[in-house]
Amino acid sequence: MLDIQFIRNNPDLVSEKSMQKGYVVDIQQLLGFDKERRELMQRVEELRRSRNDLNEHTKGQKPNEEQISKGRELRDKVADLEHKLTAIEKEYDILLKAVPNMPLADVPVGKSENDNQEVKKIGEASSFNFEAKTHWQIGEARDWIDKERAGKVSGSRFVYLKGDLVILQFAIIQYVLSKLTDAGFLDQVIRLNNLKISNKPFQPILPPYVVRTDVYDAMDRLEPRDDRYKLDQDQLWLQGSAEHVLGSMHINEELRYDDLPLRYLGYATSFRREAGNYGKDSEGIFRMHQFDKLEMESFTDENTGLEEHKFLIAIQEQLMQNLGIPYRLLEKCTADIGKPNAKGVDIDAWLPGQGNYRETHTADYMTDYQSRRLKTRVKTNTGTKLVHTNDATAFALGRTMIAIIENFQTAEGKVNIPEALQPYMGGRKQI
RNA sequence: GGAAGGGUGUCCGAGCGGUUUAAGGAACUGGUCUUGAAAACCAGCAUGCCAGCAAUGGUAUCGUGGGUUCGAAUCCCACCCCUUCCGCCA
Repeated sequence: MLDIQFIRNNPDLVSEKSMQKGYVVDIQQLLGFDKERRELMQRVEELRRSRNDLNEHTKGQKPNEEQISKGRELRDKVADLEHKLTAIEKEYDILLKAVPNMPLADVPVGKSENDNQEVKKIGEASSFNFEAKTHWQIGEARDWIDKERAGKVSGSRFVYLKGDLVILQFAIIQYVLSKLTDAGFLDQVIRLNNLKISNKPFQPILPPYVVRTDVYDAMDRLEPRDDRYKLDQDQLWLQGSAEHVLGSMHINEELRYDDLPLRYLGYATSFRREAGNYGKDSEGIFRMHQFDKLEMESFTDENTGLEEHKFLIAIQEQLMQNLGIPYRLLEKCTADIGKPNAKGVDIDAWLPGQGNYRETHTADYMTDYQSRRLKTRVKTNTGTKLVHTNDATAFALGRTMIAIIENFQTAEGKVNIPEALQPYMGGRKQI
C-alpha cells in the first residue's frame, strides 16, 4: 500500500506511474473519498471531544438528568456519523489498496515483458557436436522424470522426480545453504560488486506452507486468487512462494535497528494453479503446480533497501556463475515488475534443448509498500519507520536442474555435474 | 474430537464500569558518577489518523467485529488466535 500523503502530494505522478505498470486507478476518485473522509473525521472527532468533555465533568460522580440526556444526544450523533465514516473508509480503502507501488525512476517503461531490458549476457551459450536434447527427453530416458504416473495420481503438471535427479536437487540445496550461511562467500560477492553492505549471513528457514487470508492479502500476494490453492475448510491458502511466508514473518512487529538486515534463506515446496496457462510449457517440468524453491528474503531500513536489492542480484549471479550456467540478466520493465514492486530483475538461463533463454530467477524490491500493510517496523533513534523488503530466488530447483541437464548433457544422454556441486554428490562428476 | 485457561504498549505484567493522562518492572535513549565499563541514580521513552508552516492541539487504539451504558481495557454476544490437559496420530 502507498502512503496516502504521497498520493495527495503527487496525484498526477501516481496516475501516470500506475498506468505505466498497467494499473488503471482513479486517483481523483480516491482523493475525493479521502477529502470526504477527512471532513467527516473532523466532525466525528469534534463530537467525540464534546462527549469526552462531558465524561470528564461527570468523573467519579453520578451524572444528573441533564448530563445524561446530553450524553444520549451525543451518543446518537456520534454513532450516526461514525457509520457514514465507516462506509466511506471502506470505499477509500479499496481504492487505496488498488494503487500499485511506484516504479523507481530508472525502471524502463514498457507494455509487456517483451519490453524488459537486457542488461547483460554471461557465459557462452553451450554448443554441442550433436543435437542438443530437451530436459524431458533426457529425463524420461534416464527415468528421472515420471509425469505419466504423477498424472494418474495427482493430475497434470505434477511429477515424480526420481533417482539421481533427486540426489542432484539435494546437492543444490546443500550447496546454497553452505554458501549463503558463509560470511566469507558474502564478503567475496560484496567485494566483487563494490557494494557497501553488511555481510551478515542468511538464516536458513523451513517455513510453514499455508497462509491465512488476511496475512496473504497484507503481503499483496493473494491476487490473483485463481492462481492460488485454497484450503477451504480452514480459510487457508497454500503459499505460491517462500516469499509469501517469509515476508509476512514479522507482521505486526517492531524490529530492533541493530538486528537489521534480517536475511532469510527459505526452502519451500510451492504451489501454483497456473490458471490461464493451459497448454503452456506442457512438456517437461518447467511449469509445475508444485515445485521446490530456495528463496532469499531480507528486511532492511530505507537507506539500504536498494543496495540490498543489488546484493541479492549479485548473489544470484555468483551462484549461477559458480554452476557455469549461461544466463542473461533483464531489468524488468514497468509492466512486468509486479504490483508491490518498485524495481525488479529476472535472470533467464540458457536452455540449449529449447534454444532459448527461460526465466529461472527473479529479484524484487518492494520498498515500504508491503511493510505498510504488514506493519513491520523498525525502531530507530529518529523514530519508528517502516522496513524495506526484498526478495529474490536463490534457486528454483526444478528449473535449475533443467538448466543443468540441458547445458551439461553429453552425446550419450548423460549429464555432467558442475564442479561446485560435486562435493555434495559424493564426488560424482556425471550422472 | 473433549475440557480448561488466556490474548493489555518494544517485551514482561497489574487492572476487571467513571481518581487509567493503562500501575510496576525490563529494554531502549540521554545524563550524573567512573581511567573505561558495569552497577547505582536522574530524566526521557507507544503508534496511527486529523488540523497546523511550526510549536502544538484533537481523536482513536488493551485480539477482531458488534452490542449494552451518560460513560467500556473492564459487562454481553459472535468470531479469530494462543496455551495446557485428555483422546487420536507422523
